[in-house]
Amino acid sequence: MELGKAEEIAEALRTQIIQGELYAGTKIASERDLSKEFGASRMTARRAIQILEGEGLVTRYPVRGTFVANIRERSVINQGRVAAMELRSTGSFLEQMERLGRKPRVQFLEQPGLVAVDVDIARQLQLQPGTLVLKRYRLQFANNTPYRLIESYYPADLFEELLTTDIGSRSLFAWLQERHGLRVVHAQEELIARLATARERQLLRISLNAPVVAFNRTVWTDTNRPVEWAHIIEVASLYRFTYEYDIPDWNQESQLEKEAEREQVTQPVDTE
Amino acid sequence: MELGKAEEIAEALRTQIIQGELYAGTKIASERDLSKEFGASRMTARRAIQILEGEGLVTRYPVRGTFVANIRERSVINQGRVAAMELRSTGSFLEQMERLGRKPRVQFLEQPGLVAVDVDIARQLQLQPGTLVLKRYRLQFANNTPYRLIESYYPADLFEELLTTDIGSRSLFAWLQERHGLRVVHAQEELIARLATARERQLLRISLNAPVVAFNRTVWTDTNRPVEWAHIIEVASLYRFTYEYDIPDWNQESQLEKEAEREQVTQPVDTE
DNA sequence: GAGTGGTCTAGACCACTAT
DNA sequence: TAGTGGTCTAGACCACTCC
Repeated sequence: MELGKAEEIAEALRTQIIQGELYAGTKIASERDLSKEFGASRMTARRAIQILEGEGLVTRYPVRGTFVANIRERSVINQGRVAAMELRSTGSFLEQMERLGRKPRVQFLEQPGLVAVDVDIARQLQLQPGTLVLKRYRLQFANNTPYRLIESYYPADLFEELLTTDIGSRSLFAWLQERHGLRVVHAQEELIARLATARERQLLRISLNAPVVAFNRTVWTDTNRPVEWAHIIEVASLYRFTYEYDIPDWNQESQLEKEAEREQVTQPVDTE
Repeated sequence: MELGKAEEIAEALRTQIIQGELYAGTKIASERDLSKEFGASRMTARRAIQILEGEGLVTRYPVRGTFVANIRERSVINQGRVAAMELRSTGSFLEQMERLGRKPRVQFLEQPGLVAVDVDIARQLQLQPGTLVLKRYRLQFANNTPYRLIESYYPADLFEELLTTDIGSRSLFAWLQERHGLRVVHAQEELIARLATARERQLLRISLNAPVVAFNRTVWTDTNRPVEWAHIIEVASLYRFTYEYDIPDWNQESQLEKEAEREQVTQPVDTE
């Protein structure tokens, strides 16, 4: 363990939270108690909690204490269909970077190989838990600066032979169509902004206070079969997302800005 | 000034950066030098720099120092058209929250009124700098928790009479169509994830390490005139963006995943 | 050797609230 | 009054790089 004391405390709490021992709404130990328990100074215990806060796992309230956050309670923005977002840019990472005059590079963090899926990913790919899938775990750079961390999974029955076959520079999905006649037609994505975890900070070479944008993506074929599940971490400070869209007829949808905002007019919080 | 010493140091540097006295790439004073200059401890100077880092204004490198970031250099993700994103959810903030069983509330931080636009917003709205615009500055809550901070501007020649007219619960844009025959049809948005500024933290009641999602939005009418420019700040931990989309034909675009990734396979950074 | 950011310590005072 | 998080101090040692 070479992650430092704050990270150690954070990891202990993180494990409890993820495993459900500390469930949503639970009050966790105070900074002073944690510092005693782990033999650290209060500032270090404090940093540990701040790390978890940045990851969205806990919420702190002065006077009241620190509480485990309810991750499922995040509001879901935009349930609609959009034309293309992360996937489009994913596909053109090379081109995008070259267009910007930056040298892209990819580093595999693990040799691509078959692994047994855990429960979560199995559900996303509609497989039985334990089924073999092809896992790719890689880091993309531009001008030797880490940009994105990508962990992706593909059903082994379709993609297994990629371990022994070189498809050259062809697209994985183009290959899928040629080899198996399956065309990739649909994707769903989830986007969350948070601070990076220790591992992500290490790999992306960013510091404690650097936010990341985390994507979860599932890709389907025309036969309605999920063929990719990916978890993508991008360094937030390196990205700006821009997009445009046409607006449906507001006379029908008519809800925009109708928020009964004349309700109150109050002075701003006094700041100076 | 009641913002604390770290914030004071951060503000001094922030001003220099925004005004261009410290331009992109410049190395700023070290933590130790700043602490001397401002009569603070090193930890306080350090926190000041961390604040700026989280906002994306500077980048820190161990050994080398801290440098002013090039904001314009963020990669632009997805230049394409999408169907609806923030605007759709904006429009239904009330409904969305009610659907989730939360009580929405809106607080105006300023009385809506006419102001002279600065250069930036003038450009967005295609107006002469100094032209009058209607400004609305408000904070949206759900269950008394601050969710979003919205600062929006509208050309005064179209919207001025809203100051003396009550449009009830109707949409601003529905009113625009009825009153002026202008239909809102198009929008462009920019999305950035970063840590909150001191003011945003105060208003949104979040702490130092809490990331936000910042949107800039411009809305156009069918006559191709910009009628709204808005700056929206959302508490990142309260949001999850989900969307789906159909994928264009990869045989034609064929760049997806073609990233020549077999280039290298390296061991991950050793972590334990 | 000097200077950088990264981490940590062992205190301190504050505003606030629940008891 | 006791306990919470928020802020601050004045040190310390570390790994690392540049000179």
